[in-house]
Formats: sequence, structure tokens, C-alpha cells
Amino acid sequence: MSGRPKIFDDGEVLSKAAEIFWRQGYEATSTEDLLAAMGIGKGSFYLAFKGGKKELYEKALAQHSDQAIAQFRRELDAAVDPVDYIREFFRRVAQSTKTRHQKGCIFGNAVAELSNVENPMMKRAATHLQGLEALFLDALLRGKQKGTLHSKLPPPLLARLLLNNWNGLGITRRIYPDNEALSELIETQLKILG
Amino acid sequence: MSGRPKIFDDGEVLSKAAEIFWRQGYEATSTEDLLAAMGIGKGSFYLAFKGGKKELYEKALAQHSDQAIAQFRRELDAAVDPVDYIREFFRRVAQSTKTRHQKGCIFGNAVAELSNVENPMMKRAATHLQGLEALFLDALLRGKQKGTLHSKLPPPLLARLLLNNWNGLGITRRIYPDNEALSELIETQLKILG
DNA sequence: TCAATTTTGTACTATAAAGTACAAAATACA
DNA sequence: TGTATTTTGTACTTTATAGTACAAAATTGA
Repeated sequence: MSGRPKIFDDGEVLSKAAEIFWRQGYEATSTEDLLAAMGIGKGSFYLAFKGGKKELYEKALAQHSDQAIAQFRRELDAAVDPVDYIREFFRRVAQSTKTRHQKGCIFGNAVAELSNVENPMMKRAATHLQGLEALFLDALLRGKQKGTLHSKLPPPLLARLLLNNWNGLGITRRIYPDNEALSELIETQLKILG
Repeated sequence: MSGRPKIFDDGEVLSKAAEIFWRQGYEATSTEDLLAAMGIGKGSFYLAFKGGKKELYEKALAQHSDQAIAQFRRELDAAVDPVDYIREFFRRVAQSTKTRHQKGCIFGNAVAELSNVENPMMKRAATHLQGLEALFLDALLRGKQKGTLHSKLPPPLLARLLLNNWNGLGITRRIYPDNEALSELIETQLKILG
């Protein structure tokens, strides 16, 4: 039977937590920061997330990953040309605000910050990036089918190259948060698609 | 006049501190971790580094950057072909131990972990990566002179691409600490040099 | 209305970590 | 030998933060 009603939605507080973790990193974020951002108190927090900050980070990353992957897949499915969608995906980076550039890639940040590979949080981030690579590969194979992918390189290798470009951009855009410079960089990188 | 002699060398403890920071990141490293690694006590530490962990990180990064830049320049000067030296530089990544892969790039890690751009530690790391880019550019221009650089792309753009590839590798090598896969990736990337 | 259930807010505890204070130790030089 | 100087090691203080305990609040259904 349902007692006192929750004043928050799990998905929403996970989004808010993800935003703070994204901006500040895992270690630099205190639970107080998180509680303030989520707008809930300790009582509610530790009841919902008995594992504390760690569990919250994992779940926030997981939800963000699921949403991002789902959106990519949705947009890819809707795209006329899957290879063009990859181009579009990268070009969007060069259409961001400075604030967005400063955050980099939340999963790349996690991989860079978390040191040990056995860490579940690290694995979650690595898995997301491998998922992104898999989506690149899927798009490339569809392009091959459609005849819109002209590169002679094997699609799995191309996907790996795209992933590495993405990982690089997560760092480079923080150093050069300049859309024009990023656009030039991205356009040149996209030439490998043929 | 000289009183009790120091039991440590500044350069050496900075190296040891850099190694710990590299492995664990800035926030995840406690001063106790550092003292243990450096092999000195609090008295000595706070006398030598009044700014505490922050100052130590800055100086450790600075020394590591200086040494890395100097080594790059030295090897570049000694190389027969500057463009080949760039190739060699990247190929070395695919000749590393798993442990080395797991550490990624210390400066990329710093850029990823530290959130605000005004942070002196962040600036130090960004400046190093820009210095690396400048060295790439220098090598490319020398190659242009010698006629060993065949790419038609403008050298500054090529240098930026190389930097982005480097930044990406700092993440990608942690996800795929596999020399064969990395080698394939790197060889393909190096094709932009023509 | 009241009993059962669940969530909330707050007050409290525990702990870890940073940083300080200072006496003792180890040197140079008079 | 002894004085000035600098470094060292340790004990102490302070603060921040994570996490717990628990009574009060808010609901449902009998």
C-alpha cells in the first residue's frame, strides 16, 4: 500500500544529477551539490539510492547512455542517407555553445577520470562508447548497402576511426571551443567517408 | 646558510607525484597517497609546497610537460625525416603495455577532469596540448621544406587533426588497450600525411 | 477515524582529510 | 664548542562530508 507520495521523479533527478556530474566530474561533485541540484533531501536520497553517490552516478550515466543511444538510433532510422546522418552527427558538434564545448563528452570524461578498468562506473562509460561505435558501424553498413558509402576502408575500421575522432573532439573542443575551427577539423575528418 | 639537509630532490618527488596523479587523477588522489609515493612527511611537504596538493599538481604537470616537449623537440631534431618522426611518435602508442594504455594522456585526463577553464591547472594542461600541436606543425613545415610532406592540406589544419587524433587515442586506448587494433587505427590515421 | 505504509526533513554521528604548530634533528660556520 | 639556519617528524586542530537514526508527515484502505 502506498504511503506518503514521493516529491520527485526518478528519471528527472537522474537527469539533473547527470548534468552536475557532467559539468564537474565524479570526484569533484559532493552529495550536497547533487542534493541541491536534484532538489531533494538526504532522507529521500538515501532511501532511493542506498548506494549513495556511486549508485547515483552509475544510474545517471546509464540513463543518459540509454537516451543518447536511443536518440541516435531513432534519427538514424529516420535519415534518408545513413552516411549523411553520421556527417550530421559530427557537424552538430560545431554548432554548440561555449558552455556545451566546455563539458566535452560525459562518457569520455568518465573514462579519463576513473582510473581502474574494473570499476563498474568506468565500464558503463566504456560500454556506451562501444555502443556508439556499433551505431557508427551499423550506419556505415547501411550506407554500403545503399551505395552511399564510397570509402574502400573496411566499415569496422571506419567505425573505430569515427569513435576515435569523437573521443578526440571531447578534449579538443574544450581546448578550442570555437565552432569555425571545429568545423574545419570535422569536415576534414569526414573525408575518410569518401 | 644551510641548515638540515633535505632528504629529497624536488625534481624527483615531482616525477613521483606526477605518476600518481596520472594513474588516479587529481581529485581521487589524497595528499596521503602523494606523501607515501614521494616518501616524505607532512613537515617537508608543506614547507616545500605551501600551496598543498594544488601547487604540487601544477608543478608536477609543468615539469612533465617541459620534459615531454623537450624530448619531442630533441628527437625531432635528430630525425632524418620530420614527417617520419610524427609517424614514429604515433606508432609508439601501439607499442605500449596494458598498464600504459590504462593511463591515457596525463594532459588529456586533466582537461577532461578539471571543469573550469580558468583553473590554472586546466590551463597548464591545455597549454601543453597546444604546445604538442605546435611541434606537430613545426615538423610538418620542415617536411614541407624537405619535400617529404605530400598532403595538400594546410599544415596548421593537419597539425590540428593530429592533435585531435592524439586526444582521441588517450581515451580510445583505455577502452581498447590492444596494440594490434591500435596499430591499424593509427596507420589509417597517418594516411592524411599523404 | 484509525491503522498500516512509505516518504520526508532534520538532527546527529563518524570519519577522513587538509593543514598547522612546534620541538627535535642535522647541517655550516664562526 | 656553540650559534644560526633549515628541514624533519609528529601531534594536534579544524573542517568538510558521508552516512545514519528517527520522529513527523502524507497517503490508502478498512
